[in-house]
Amino acid sequence: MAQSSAPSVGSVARALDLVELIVGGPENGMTLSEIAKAVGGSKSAVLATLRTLVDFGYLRIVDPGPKYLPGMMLIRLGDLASARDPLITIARPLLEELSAKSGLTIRVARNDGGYPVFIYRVDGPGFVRFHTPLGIRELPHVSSAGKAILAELTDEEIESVVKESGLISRTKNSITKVAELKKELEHIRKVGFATDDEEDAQGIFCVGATFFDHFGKCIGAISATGVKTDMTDAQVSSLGKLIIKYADRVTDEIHGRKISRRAR
Amino acid sequence: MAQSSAPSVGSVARALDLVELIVGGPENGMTLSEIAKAVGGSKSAVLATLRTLVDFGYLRIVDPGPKYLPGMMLIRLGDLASARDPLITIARPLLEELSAKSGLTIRVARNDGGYPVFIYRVDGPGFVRFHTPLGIRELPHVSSAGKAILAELTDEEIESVVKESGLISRTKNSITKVAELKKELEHIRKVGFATDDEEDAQGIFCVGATFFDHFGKCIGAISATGVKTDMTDAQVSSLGKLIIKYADRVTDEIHGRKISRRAR
DNA sequence: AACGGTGTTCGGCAATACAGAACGGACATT
DNA sequence: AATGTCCGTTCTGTATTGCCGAACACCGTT
Repeated sequence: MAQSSAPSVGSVARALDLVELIVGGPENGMTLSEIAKAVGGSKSAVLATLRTLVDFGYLRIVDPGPKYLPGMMLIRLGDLASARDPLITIARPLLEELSAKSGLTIRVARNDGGYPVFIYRVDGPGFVRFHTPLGIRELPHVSSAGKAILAELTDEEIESVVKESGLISRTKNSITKVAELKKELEHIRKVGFATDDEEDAQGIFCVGATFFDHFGKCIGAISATGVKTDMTDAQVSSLGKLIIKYADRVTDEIHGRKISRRAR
Repeated sequence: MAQSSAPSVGSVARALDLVELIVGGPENGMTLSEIAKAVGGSKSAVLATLRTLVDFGYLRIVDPGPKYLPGMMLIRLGDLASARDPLITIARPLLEELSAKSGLTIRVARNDGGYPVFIYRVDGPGFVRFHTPLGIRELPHVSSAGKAILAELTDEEIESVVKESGLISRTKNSITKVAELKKELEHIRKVGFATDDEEDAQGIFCVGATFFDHFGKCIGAISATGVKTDMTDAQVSSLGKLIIKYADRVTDEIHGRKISRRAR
């Protein structure tokens, strides 16, 4: 999947492929044969790797079958990584406050080379549960957090990201033309927050705003997500003010706590 | 760390040791030399493994240094594993409802061979943030969830678990004698819920109750955690009724949704 | 009862993951 | 400014070890 220029360990890569396969696999687990066939390896080699992963809790076995399922160590590592992340630690109480105040789902994303990577989420009380994945690069041009981050980049960086990710159309509102995107980013710079008006999913509306480290570099964005029908122009405007206010509070906290700059 | 009887893959085990080391390591990351020294391997071999883990997002590098930190894939995998876990999916709305109603921190644990393994948590609105890890076996005798689970085991199973885990004293209230524990478990069976009266940590009070799969087997427990000073006898009693009610609702949902039985 | 499908075990070969030394750069010290 | 020490990185050889394929054992079905 991932590619680097330098020496790496093949058996580890194969093992991690297995984890991803099973985590993304069927709800009720996968059998050894299915897994071996999926990765194109021998059953004996795959079995040894699976055993190692089970020993470490990355996978677990359910009988009868036996079938392999995601293990509880994954939950543990995710929880620990979240608890240790200074940005999440800073943002969490603010997100919870904002979610309680607005009744919306609030998320925080890192700026990962121009792409938004959501790392924490506080669900609103609504019945609608969005399946918003964490910890992975999202399309930058169809989310409010992504567009807010894009608006902080230079023109060269924007073009580079857009060329790489492509202006994929997710709904009929998605921005698919570079010129249109640039105009939108200009507007975002003016008002200070970005919107997502059903550009990623039908019926979903978001607003987002960026925050900055002590070098002044944009290191991420927060966003609020709700259903489109709830949104009048006046509400968008006041929600925009609110999201800017909380993004600024994140910035303030970062400056107060001297958060470390992100890696490249 | 973990041990099995069968063939396993050494380089994968070493790689996963690295992940645990770094996740449990210092806040600002570890350098290659530190890591190599900690695991007792050569720098070149450790470097190759680290590169692989970075490629897959399990670790990330921050400059300058370079230092290695937990990567965002860990958050992603934890989130996915949670989202896929049928027990978490069932329990989550109930936990949130109970947390909102009681103002307490609510957790759900699996019964993992007699040990409680907390897999999801809904923090209460209080200022006190408990560092309650997820995804790992906890001491059974010092938590309400653990004691509630123990109370569902046979005498042989109880003795086996207690012999293995040991009746370690965490506070002056911790139960350290087997006879006392059995008496307590008898009481729990009678009233239907378990308490933790500052047995794990000073000033912390919990109540917990179990739920069951469609074989009638106890597969876990939920618990509510608060500060001791808030707890009058009357409140403990009404909280006990409440936790039983919600645990029963979890059981009902499990039966309705035909959850799969746990391994073993 | 025999077959297709499992998961598991066992040798043998070759790939490959490891160790160690040598390089090059950054920083601190003198 | 020069030197020394630490770091990360690269390289090459060696032997470890992880892989394959076949054979075995086990259910369920036909």
